[in-house]
Amino acid sequence: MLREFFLNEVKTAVSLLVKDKKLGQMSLEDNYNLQSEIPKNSQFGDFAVNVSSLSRYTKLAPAKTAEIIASEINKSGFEINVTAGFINFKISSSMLNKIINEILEKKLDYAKNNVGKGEKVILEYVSANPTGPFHIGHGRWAAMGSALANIMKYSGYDVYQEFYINDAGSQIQKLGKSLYIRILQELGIEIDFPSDEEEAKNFYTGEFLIPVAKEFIEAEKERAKTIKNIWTGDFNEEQLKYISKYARLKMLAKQQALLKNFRTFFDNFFSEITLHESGKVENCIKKLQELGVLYEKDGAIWFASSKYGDEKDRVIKKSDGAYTYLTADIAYHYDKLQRGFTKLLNIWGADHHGYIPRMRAAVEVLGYNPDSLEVLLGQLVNLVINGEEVRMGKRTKMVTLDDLIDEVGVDATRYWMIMKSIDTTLDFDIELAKSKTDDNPVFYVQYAHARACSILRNASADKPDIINNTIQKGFEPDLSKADFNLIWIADDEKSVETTKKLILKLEEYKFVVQSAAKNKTPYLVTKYLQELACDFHKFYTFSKVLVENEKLMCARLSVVKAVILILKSAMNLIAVDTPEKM
RNA sequence: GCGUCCGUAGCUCAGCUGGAUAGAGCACCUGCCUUCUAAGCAGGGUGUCGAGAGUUCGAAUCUCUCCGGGCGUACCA
Repeated sequence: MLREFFLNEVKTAVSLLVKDKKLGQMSLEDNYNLQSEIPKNSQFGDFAVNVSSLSRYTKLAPAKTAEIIASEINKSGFEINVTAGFINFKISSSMLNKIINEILEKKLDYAKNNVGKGEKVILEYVSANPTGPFHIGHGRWAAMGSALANIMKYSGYDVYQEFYINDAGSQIQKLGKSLYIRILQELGIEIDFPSDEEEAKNFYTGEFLIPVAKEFIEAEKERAKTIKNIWTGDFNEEQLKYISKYARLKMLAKQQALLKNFRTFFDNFFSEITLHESGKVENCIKKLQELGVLYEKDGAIWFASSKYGDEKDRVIKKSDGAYTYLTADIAYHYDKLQRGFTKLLNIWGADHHGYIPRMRAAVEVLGYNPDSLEVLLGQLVNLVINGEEVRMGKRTKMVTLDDLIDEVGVDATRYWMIMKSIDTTLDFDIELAKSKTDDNPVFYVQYAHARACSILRNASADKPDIINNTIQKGFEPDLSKADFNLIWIADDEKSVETTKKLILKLEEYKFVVQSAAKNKTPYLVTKYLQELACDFHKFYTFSKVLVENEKLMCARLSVVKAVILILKSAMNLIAVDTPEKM
């Protein structure tokens, strides 16, 4: 990574100078922190390190400090100039050529790295109730989570993706009853959900269960007949149990199918029911009891979480004998820890943020570092239709993730969901995401890729000896026939400038991937893709690739090939397609 | 009330471990296709960085107060 390289040049120089007491009054004990950056204005250079902050130790003016450090650096392969407190580096064309060679050699693995150091991470996300279709917010977690998992794996984390199925609570009963009613309706019985608003809250009154009821009757003809015959105006316990299970498994299957279609792949779907049946919940409570953090009050059992940073204590076992959602979730996180994961990474909706302190408390009490729990809080998604924000409420018909994907496609949906920082409320503008014009960033990036592919296609048709399109070598330029120096001695200044910028941008991919992985910010990848596509389009405008001079042509073809590889690698990370033709 | 996220160009957002004239996309205007895909490129301007105070040689960035908006504040999940 060139950023790191130049930073190390400076750090090495500083260490040497300090050791010889040549850097003002700075001493070995002084704890300094430097960073390298890409100057906003490229006339300063290609990379820069600002050493102004060292002035507090050197007791010299920033410019003087920079001067001394710069004179200590051994320049090979780059130039240095000093302005104010900045040490600016300008890299040589041979370093640029090396970048292209490295990309063509490592291909999609160019930016693979090991900042994760094999850390065992369990990433839990989406984790919806199997009680209905996904809403668009689930889509955000699915897109973000799957992209993050890809990025982190690429960066050396050992990531295990898990979906916690919330299938044990009272909501399953509610789902079963609702399907029961829908089935009866389909069988021609006069019945409807309660008209009283309060009572209706015990049912899922949405229409999504109507097709499920139809499927049920089709698949379970005999049972349907029985259900109809024994209907007395009350739910039959045995039938309700059966229907509840049917509904639960059906909804889950639908969710799983959708996730797959949305390129979100989990290593495991963890059912809350199994947590109860295996006795893990009981065990966890026993453990908490032994640790002396539980007590009884008002007929309920409480967890003294307020002693561990929570604002108040929480109920573990309700006075009616049932466990709370939290209880099972503590047991679930305990299970994750016992499975050997050292980092529990969760994506939760912002509406769950109050939940973090109590879960941290639980992790701490159970004898683990509370920091092993890391929650990425996702702000919610608003749908914008025709410029109007659509609130998801009782009156408006819910727009499901299915609907959205049907409307705008998987690529655009994923891209838009990942594009913005997770900290900002996302306005998902359907019209914009659907548009096939320049206001749509997905197409801008895909177009760059298709355009680049088109050049290679044309080249291999005309010059098969320079660029090869056999199965083993997919549009691979023959590097031995390229002369990269021709790129840099072209008379066209714009061509040289935009090519250089493009290659530096390709190299930046390494830094972007690592930042996105470390900071858990997949949107950096989409931002980068935008910039890379832009730099490629500029290169395309100012540098004709298919020129007479075959050595120059081959050099430029290599640049194009490198762009395709990096675009593809980055798009793979966020799981968005890169069509070769558009 | 308390907790939390957000408030930067007309719109959507980057930048926030303090540092070189505050950036990008869209929208708007003007040019550029007999030449590798015009879903493209070139040029054009815009900011009391929500307000105020503080820390600092230096603040969009850190601290405090206030204002505005989202979310939460259950023996629901």
